[in-house]
Amino acid sequence: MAKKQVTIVDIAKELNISPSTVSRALKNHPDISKKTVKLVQECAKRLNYQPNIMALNLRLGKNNTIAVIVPEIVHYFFSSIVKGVEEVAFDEGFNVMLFRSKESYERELKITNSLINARVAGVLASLSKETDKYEHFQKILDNNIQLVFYDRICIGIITDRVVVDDYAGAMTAVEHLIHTGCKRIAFYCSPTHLEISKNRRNGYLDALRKHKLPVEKELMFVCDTREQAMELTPKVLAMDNPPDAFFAINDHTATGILYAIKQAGLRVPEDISICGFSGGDLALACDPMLTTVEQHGYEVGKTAAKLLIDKIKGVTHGQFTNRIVKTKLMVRGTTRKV
Amino acid sequence: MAKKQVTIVDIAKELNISPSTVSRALKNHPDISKKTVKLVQECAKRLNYQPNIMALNLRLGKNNTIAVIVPEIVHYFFSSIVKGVEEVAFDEGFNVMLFRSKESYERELKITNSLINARVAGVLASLSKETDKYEHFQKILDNNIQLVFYDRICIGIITDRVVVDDYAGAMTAVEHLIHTGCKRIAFYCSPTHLEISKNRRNGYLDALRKHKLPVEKELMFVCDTREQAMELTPKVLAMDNPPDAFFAINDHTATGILYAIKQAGLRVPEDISICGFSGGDLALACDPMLTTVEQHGYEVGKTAAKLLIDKIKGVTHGQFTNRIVKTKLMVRGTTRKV
DNA sequence: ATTTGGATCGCAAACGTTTGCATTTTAAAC
DNA sequence: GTTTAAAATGCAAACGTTTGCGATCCAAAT
Repeated sequence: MAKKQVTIVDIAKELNISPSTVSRALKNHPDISKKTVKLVQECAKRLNYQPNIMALNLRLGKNNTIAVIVPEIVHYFFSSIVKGVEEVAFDEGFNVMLFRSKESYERELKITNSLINARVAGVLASLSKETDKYEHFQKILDNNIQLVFYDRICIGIITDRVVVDDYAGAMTAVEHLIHTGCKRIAFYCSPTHLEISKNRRNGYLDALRKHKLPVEKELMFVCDTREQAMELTPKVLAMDNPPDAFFAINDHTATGILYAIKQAGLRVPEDISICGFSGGDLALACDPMLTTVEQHGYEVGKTAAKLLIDKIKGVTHGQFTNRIVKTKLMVRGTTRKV
Repeated sequence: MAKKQVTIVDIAKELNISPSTVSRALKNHPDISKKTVKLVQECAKRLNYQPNIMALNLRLGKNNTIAVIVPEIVHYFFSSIVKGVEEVAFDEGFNVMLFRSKESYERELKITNSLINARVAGVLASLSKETDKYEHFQKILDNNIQLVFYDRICIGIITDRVVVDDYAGAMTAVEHLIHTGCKRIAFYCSPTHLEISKNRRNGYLDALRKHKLPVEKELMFVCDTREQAMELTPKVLAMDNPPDAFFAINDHTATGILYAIKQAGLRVPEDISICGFSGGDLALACDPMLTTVEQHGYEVGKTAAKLLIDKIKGVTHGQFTNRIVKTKLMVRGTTRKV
């Protein structure tokens, strides 16, 4: 039933030559005469020879697969990143394995362990929200596996990183709100132990300071899902001195805000402006369409993969590179014209 | 620099026993005395031994990775599927490799070739839109690699399949429109050579027939993106006898329709109803929220992966199984109350 | 006729496992 | 003290490659 894979020695027998000659002929080694090369390659084609990658990997001690660990798969930003990774990996002849940490430290631990004994060539990682210990990533490095962090980077480990320009993105967004006349800008944000949260928060704060607006603690909230936003926003609107704009840490949250504002009978953007962060189709489905900071996950994925593959190939960029991919403010209907 | 991986023979030397004993001790073979087992396992832990999967795979002629080919990565339905696949694969100890066909036959060909020489244990595939030849998939089967199709299945190849209940989903959706008073229901659809397109179309047609509504060719359009819908819909609304409802083959298209209808100054759902297909966050961001047929991609992915892994493990389900995962109509704001 | 010296090719080891079989050790039975 | 069976271990081949080195061959140069 199970037809055996045809191997190099099958070809050798067929042609009455040695396996070494076949091996060399297959890769056009100069030692082999054009005649045998031709013979071997024809025979290989005829028998439908496919090199056994496992044997090859074992022999060479190499591996052509890279792993990407992603907190969530069904997520515009992260799936864009994976797309970018797959794209360059494919072109470079690498296979990509996908793992989902589910925002869980435990799971992340299991994944990294399985990666090191799968002997992958490299791994691209973004921390889970839970993660606050980093030995498992150090262990990856210790096992001579290349590692680069993207987005949710790990400052404890020295290795390459690629991040999105959260600070500048947030700053630009808030400045846009200010330029279009907003004075009291609320900020909905994730827990601040995450780097990205911290950076966006700083962008928000610095934009306010730069334009001499007061920063008010009561306008900053921990709120990063649509559901939370739908619950929180009515209360915020009922404040004595409610905000005239909302800046949300992601688009899902922004859609929740938008919904709540409409429910309250207020107009967007005439009464209140909204700006999101993240990008994706969601923003276009809103009415009015959502002004948001586009993150270019695809670019993040591509540059991270390039960095990793370069390291695997031994191309050195200096010991420790840190790439930042720019964000872009997409001005649409939830903010006023200037 | 590069500290060598510790192997089974390292342990053997350390303990002055043979590699075979170490190998057996590590897996608690009954032939080995509890004393040596304990010794070996302690030593393994101490030296941080990690089995070399490549060597193991080569020896056993097996492989614990499965591949999933997906037409697009940044896509709610497909990423949900991938999530499901990763979930069960992880639990079963399999790694998943991800490939994106980009809806291109050429790319699909390259992918399948690289898969067969990577000797993966199995592959999950959904056809690209371009694909109309199937030898490359037959080739996978010929190389003793397990194969199961999901969603965009291939009827030319006999193997397991898991699909979404397109026919029933479409039928239910259209019946819902009819029950809420719609008489002239337009259908926006992908090119009909795709199975899913064909099935949804049949569901649409049969619902009309069942309720004695005329089927009118001029109400059926090839249109499956937001952009196309934004361009086409105004023309459709300008017809002599315009439709009072739209059924779209996916939610992106539905959002385009919604946009165009609002632009035309008509009300949804009072004047015109809309129903989409696909699910995801998009539907909730719309105003009003989009009534749509939820596809449960996560379930599709899970059952497909289970099927595949069972086949890999040699569990036989009968020769050729065909799973259908049910859809669910999510009634929201773009259709009227009954 | 002998020596060179490329040009071709084959031998065998190596990568890290697993496993059938042979071998040694142990301990019990005589 | 010998035999015997069972328990514990080791030998070596195998999985499919690659590659350093040595072997062979043939033509040209001496």
